[in-house]
Amino acid sequence: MTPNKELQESRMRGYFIEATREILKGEGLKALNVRAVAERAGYSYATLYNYFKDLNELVFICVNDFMLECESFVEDQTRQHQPGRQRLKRRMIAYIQYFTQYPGIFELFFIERMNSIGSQHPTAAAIYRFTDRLTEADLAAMVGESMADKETAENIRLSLRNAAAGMLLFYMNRMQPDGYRTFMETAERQLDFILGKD
Amino acid sequence: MTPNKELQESRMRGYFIEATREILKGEGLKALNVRAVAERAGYSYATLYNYFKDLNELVFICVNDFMLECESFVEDQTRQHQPGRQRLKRRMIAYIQYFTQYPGIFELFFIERMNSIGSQHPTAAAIYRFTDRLTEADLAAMVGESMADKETAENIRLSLRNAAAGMLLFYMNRMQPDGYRTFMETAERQLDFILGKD
DNA sequence: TAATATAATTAACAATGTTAATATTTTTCG
DNA sequence: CGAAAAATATTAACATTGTTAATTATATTA
Repeated sequence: MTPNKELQESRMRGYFIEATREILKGEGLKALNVRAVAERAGYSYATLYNYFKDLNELVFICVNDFMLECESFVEDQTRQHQPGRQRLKRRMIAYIQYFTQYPGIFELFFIERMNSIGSQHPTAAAIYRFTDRLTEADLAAMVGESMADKETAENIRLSLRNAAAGMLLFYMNRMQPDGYRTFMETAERQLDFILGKD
Repeated sequence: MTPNKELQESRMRGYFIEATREILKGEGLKALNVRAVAERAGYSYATLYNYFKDLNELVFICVNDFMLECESFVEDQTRQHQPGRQRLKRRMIAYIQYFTQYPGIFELFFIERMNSIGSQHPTAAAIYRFTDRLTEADLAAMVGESMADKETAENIRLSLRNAAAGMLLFYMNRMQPDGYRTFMETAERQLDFILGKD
């Protein structure tokens, strides 16, 4: 019987990745450290280094999974709508809500330094373009029904990305505005302004 | 002779604050630690704790000074303009440039966790409202010459704040877009869209 | 089944923030 | 002035964390 090294290694990596995700979603980024991850994975902390360059690499590997999860959440929240302005707004709100629900994931996407992998890593680009992906169909629909020309759609795309990141940054990291209610009201206002008051 | 304790203490605090500012502007936040600050201040690292609750408190005390410096920079860059749309745009560009020049200051304002003081501290609010302060006169001018009504001005204010923070976050922390030139072009485009193409 | 390769663990180190214990300086006041 | 008391500063020490080195255990091979 020839052992499947591939499979074994990929399982081992999976245990550490899974542990990392759990901690990020639960206790958050502050609670994430090699020892905590390894313990939850059921191995010693040094073993982690046989499968990942370092903790930083490991933590950014989780980004993809969280993007998928966030995307599902956004889908769920907007199933009933047709692509277009209204759905676009709802989708951006869902995107924002996802991160407020999981501060640790917000920190991972936007705050945590990318050491090992360098910020020019595909992961950085994926984070940057994530809202584009979420809003693609709606922007296309808006262009389709001549609600916006191509250039405007591009500007909206850009504005949604920046505004969402900025709002989340202030709210999650600086508690501004200072309550969830107020924050979400401001967010709606911001989105309405970007999308036009139609 | 009765010694002026007030003055002595305020000088001591000043030495540490000055050292902290130098490190932040120079080597950046990553290089900032108790021992480095104390050495530059000319004291032992434990002495710092006689004047500040902890390093986190000390570092956020610098925010005010940097805001003043940034404001001066913005003034310098826009002296020749009259208050109004064009100057507003220039001022936001200057604001953005200031932070790209000093990554450590960007991290202090937007990234660094506020531990000791809690995010509801006045400092957090000051950071949040900083762009409001910088753009106040121009927005007033635009309302004055009926270029925008009050509600639009308020929406612009909000949008500038969020867009600037978002763009800086992506550029400084995720290297997106991936060169300074491209970044500044995108920023101009974003600002033009928010301010209207007039 | 012994030798070798592989993988996992414990030990160790460096960096950092913080506090405790000690030393030094300054102030007070007989 | 000069000792006692108060204040301030310094060094030692500790805890946490990331990472690597040394060691042990496990699996593979011949």
